[in-house]
Amino acid sequence: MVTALADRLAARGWRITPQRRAVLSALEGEHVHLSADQVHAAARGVVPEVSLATVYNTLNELIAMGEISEIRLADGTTRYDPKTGPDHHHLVCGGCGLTFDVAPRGVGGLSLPQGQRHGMAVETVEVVFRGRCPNCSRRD
Amino acid sequence: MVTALADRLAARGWRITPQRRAVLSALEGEHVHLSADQVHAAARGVVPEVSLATVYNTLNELIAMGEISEIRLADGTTRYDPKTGPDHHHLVCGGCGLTFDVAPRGVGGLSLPQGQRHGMAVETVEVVFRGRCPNCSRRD
DNA sequence: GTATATGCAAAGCATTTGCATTAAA
DNA sequence: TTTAATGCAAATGCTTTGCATATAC
Repeated sequence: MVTALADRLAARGWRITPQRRAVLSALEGEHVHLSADQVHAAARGVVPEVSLATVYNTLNELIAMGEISEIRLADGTTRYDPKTGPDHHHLVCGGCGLTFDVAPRGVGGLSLPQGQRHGMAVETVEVVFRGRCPNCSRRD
Repeated sequence: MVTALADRLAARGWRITPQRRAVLSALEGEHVHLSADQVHAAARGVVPEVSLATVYNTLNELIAMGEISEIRLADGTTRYDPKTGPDHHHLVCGGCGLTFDVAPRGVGGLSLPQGQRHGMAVETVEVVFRGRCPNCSRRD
């Protein structure tokens, strides 16, 4: 899988380095959304000398290329999300930031009336459900 | 209006200081969502010696009390939102961060099937529409 | 009078950047 | 060979904190 994505990126002019491959594998290996630090830790498992700076650079390039997306949590940190696409929704724990992808019902019925668009062209809609995960509920 | 809110907070044990009153007036006087710096600037118009630290402290207390809410933008900065309530949605410009409150149609129909809740108790739903404001579109 | 809020300046964090070095193509 | 990617460390920007002083109650 990493290979397929790497090839796709190479076709777009990317130089494939061990570091980038490590970052890609970190993103594909996990199911939850990862912080930059977590991506760094995972990438180090493959290529011990990857620097955090390279991880950030790579993540930002992937975002710019539309291959991953970022979610800003309420605590100010960022999570990076391997999946991509126009309609992509989340369930976030307000306690620990744990984040899941979800496919809610009724999204298709959402719309913003012209009168409320303030002259803006609406490009995407994101729905965020917030709550507390079992772990954090227990700690309340 | 500031008085009413101030009274409400006083009833909850808040000490009403000129600085806090200034922060409250800054939040109520504007229609758009403000950054901490913008709140600071506005508050200074009333009480010139308010410090940024006090503005942050006050904003965080207001958040904890549920009187305002915060929105983290894609660029990592935070906007503070005077209005409050369970169903509170936004329209955000991806170019400059300009943010509006909106009341979309179809929100009532949104739901997260049990199977996708990962054991979490869902407390709130937020819908974010993203696009580009007329100014930023012009710059593309 | 007493507990709390303030301002200042310093500390913290996550993220970005400059630059010399290294390596992919 | 040439251009781009890397690592390091320093810089950045927003936000928080410690502490002595001032002030609301």
